[in-house]
Amino acid sequence: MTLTVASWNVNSVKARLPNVLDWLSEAKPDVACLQEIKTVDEGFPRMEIEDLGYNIETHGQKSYNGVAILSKHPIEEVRCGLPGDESDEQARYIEAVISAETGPVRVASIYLPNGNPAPGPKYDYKLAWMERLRLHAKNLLAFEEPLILAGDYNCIPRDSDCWDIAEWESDALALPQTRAAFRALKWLGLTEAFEQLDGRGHQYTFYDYQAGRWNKGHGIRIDHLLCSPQAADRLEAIEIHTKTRGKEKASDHIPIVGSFSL
DNA sequence: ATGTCGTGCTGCGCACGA
Repeated sequence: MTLTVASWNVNSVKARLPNVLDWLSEAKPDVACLQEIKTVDEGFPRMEIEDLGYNIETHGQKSYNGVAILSKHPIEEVRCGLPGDESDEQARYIEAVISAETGPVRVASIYLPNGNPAPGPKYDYKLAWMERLRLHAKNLLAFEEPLILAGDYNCIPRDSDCWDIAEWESDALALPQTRAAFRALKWLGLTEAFEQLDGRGHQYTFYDYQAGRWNKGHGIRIDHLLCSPQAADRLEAIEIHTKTRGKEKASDHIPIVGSFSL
C-alpha cells in the first residue's frame, strides 16, 4: 500500500478554496497537512473538503496562522498546540494519528514562526519554538513508529535551497542559528524526505508574491517533511507540485508530497 | 523597486504579517 502525505501552506483556506479543491481532486493525497488556514475552526470550509472524501481536524485562529490535517483514513489522538509554553496562543501545531490500512502513522502539521526581523522578539520566539519542537519530537520518536512532521519550517537548510544566498543570509529563514536549530531537530534521528530522496539544489517550495519572484524563478525551499526511521525506511518518492504556483490566485507556497509504502 | 497578497477594523483606506 502507498500512503501519500502532503504539506501545503495555503495562505488562507477561504481565499484559496478553489485552488485547494482543484489540487485535492487532482493530487488525491491520502493525508494533507495545511498551514496558514487563517480562520477559526468554525470558518473552515469543511463540507466542500469532506465532499472529496476527507476527514478534517483543525487548529484555527482568527486572521493569522492556523493549521489543519485532512485524511482519507480515520483520524485519532488529535493534539492541538505544541507543548512547552502554556502562554503561547499562536495556532501553529496540530498532530494526529492516522489509521492507515497497514497500521498507525503519526502526522503533524507545522507552521514554524517566520522570525523576522532578526534579531528581535520575533526571532527569539522562533528559536524558542524550534527548541520546544525538538523536545516534543524527541518524545514522539520514543514510540518508534512511523512519524511524519510536515510543514512550513521557515528554514532554508542550505545555500543551494535559494536562488541567491546573498539576498537571504541575514534573514531569519537562513541565519546560522535557524539552520543549527533545524539540524538539531534532524540529529534526533529525523530524515528530511527531499534531502534523502532527491537532494538537488534550487528546487523551491515558495516564491514571494512581491517583485515578480515567480516569473524570475527566484524561490526558496522551506517546506519540509521530517520522517522517523520507521517512516523514512518506507519513503519511496518526493514531489514538489510546482504547477500549483502558476495558477490564478495561487498560494505563495507549493505543495510537497511524500509517498510511503505504508 | 516603495514592487504583492490576505485579514480585519482604527473600515471603503489603512495597519499588520509574510
